[in-house]
Amino acid sequence: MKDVASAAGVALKTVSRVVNGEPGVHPETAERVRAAIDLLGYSRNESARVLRSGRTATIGLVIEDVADPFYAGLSRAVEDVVIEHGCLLLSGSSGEEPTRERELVETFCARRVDGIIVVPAGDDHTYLRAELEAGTAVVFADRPPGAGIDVDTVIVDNAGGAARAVRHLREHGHRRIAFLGDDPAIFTAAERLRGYREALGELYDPALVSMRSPSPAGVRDDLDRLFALDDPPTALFTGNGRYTMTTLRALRGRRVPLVGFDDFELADLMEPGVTVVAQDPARMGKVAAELLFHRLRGEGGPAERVELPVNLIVRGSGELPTPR
Amino acid sequence: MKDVASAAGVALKTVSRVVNGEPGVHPETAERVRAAIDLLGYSRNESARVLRSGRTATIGLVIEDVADPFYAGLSRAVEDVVIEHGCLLLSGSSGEEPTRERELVETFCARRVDGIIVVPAGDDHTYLRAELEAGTAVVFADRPPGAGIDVDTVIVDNAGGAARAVRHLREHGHRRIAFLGDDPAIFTAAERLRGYREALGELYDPALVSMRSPSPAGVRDDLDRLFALDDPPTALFTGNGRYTMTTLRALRGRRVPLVGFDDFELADLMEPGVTVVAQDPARMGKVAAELLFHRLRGEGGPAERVELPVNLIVRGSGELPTPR
DNA sequence: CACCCGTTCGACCACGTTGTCGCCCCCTCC
DNA sequence: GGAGGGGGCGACAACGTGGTCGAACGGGTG
Repeated sequence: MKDVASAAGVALKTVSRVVNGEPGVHPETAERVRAAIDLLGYSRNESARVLRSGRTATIGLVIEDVADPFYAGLSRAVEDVVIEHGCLLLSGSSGEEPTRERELVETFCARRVDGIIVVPAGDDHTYLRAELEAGTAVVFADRPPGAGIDVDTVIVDNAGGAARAVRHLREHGHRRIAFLGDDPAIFTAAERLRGYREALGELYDPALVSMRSPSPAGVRDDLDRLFALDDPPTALFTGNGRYTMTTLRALRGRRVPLVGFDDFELADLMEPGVTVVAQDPARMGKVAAELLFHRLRGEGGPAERVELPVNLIVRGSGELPTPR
Repeated sequence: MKDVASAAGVALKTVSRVVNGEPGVHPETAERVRAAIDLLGYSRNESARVLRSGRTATIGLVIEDVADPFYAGLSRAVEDVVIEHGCLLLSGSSGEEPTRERELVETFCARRVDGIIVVPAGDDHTYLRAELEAGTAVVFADRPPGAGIDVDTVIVDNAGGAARAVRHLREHGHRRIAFLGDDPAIFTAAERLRGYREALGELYDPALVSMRSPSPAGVRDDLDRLFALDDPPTALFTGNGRYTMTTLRALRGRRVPLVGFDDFELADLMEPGVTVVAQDPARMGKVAAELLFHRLRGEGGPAERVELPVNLIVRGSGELPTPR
């Protein structure tokens, strides 16, 4: 900028005014400055601007894994809203590790991002307190913050969705419905278990529940155990998209009635089509980002908790006749 | 930092030394400074650090769409390498629009990122020249830069992969093989067309080629046209993952021999399993990021062009008996 | 002619950090 | 005891912006 100023024969501040479109510059002078800018290929140093103004025009996003289609969809929606507001997005994957989540959030804060959207991996977020007091806007997505932290949160109706899936299977005559899901330490898994249990009522049997991270071998073992029971399940409810796919792979060939939580690409092309309780990751990302910018505008009072609906999509796998 | 200094009763510079782990500070003093840091919840302002040092420890990534599994995988791999080097990742989706690509790159440059990885949407990258001269490291991934720009590039063997797919189908007796692919304005699409054509030799028939963006309706129309020919194709080669899925959907039910470019989740669970020429997006991301950091360390001479191999995965769809 | 007002522009400082340089003190060695 | 050296620390400048304030100038008004 200094070079531009001397090239145009004006003061530093005048260049600054032209660059920022501030009034009070003679059109002719402004033109000369713009010519110098083009000539020198000058582009404003945003770091200095940030240092001076305090606003970074940057949003941080912490998710579990960009490579997971669910988070990729969420990510894209967040990105669109962020760009629309003239900001950029710093993103990082926690890999479901609380330590990594915290490191990412703290690194983002050190860079003075204006706001952060977090899909939390851990359940202790007291480390955020200082940042919140410092004025950083924070929105939690997919899972709520741990105790003692009160910020805007966007989740889906996990329990309701699971209950919907179970009711659908019950309506098709099933009374023995197994649940294969993630570790209940994860909020969404626990909520889905709750919905499953409530919808089953007196039919609930802990022997039909299997919760752990979805490794192919683990799921295979679980299915073997379930089908070896004296009173085996006649239908399966899988707790998330990854679980559904792993289960389908482990079932290879066997046509077992199944409803999955989360929609996924090609669910319609499977044979039979996979009936799912779908959530909309893009919608979640959009809502979370908009909530964040709402806060950044300084609007709104107490922390909001938005619960998005889920949607049962019937495709065939949940309506198969009971085996045997 | 000023507050920390006065709280600890030392000079600003001493705090800076402690924060950066520089030598020449008495352990006792350092301890007092660390105590003050904890007490005040101080965290270094990275913007000021950047302004002073010039290094942002930030890498920019421009892809086509994070929500596309291919780019999501690439993204994650880039992210891992970037974090490993103590940097953060700014990412943006171009949506296959050259203007957007350029805007993103220029915004990244204004923020003085240390390096950029670009999956280009356009074919004119002369706008990069100034940045390259200014010392910003740039690596192109998936597609090479346009004329006149010479930077490190990571691509896959598109033509070879397409040829491999065609040869596989020819080995199964096909002589009429249709190609459904993206607009040949896209480098990868053009290369795959080239490989397809070369592997077909005298069997090549332009009537069997259909290239445009993969809308469900468009693909359906194309298939109708192809199968209505006097001498219709007996097998299909689809030019990318999205195209393969759209085609499978349009074919619903019909068992047509098919090989697709790009692997995708659940390809193995389709009926029949989908034979594909697979590339490894994570590998591409990793290689591109490592190439970038290699440059940032100031190593290496002329621009490198890395071509990654592809891999035929036989699953059944490419080996179906010829219809009729 | 004196005065005022608005437009246009520049000098200067602050933002929070790091690099440079120099000071002070203590220890060692002759 | 004085010289020399090194460890520990601080003062100051500088990075590239944006905000504040005031100067210079031209033109209109009483």
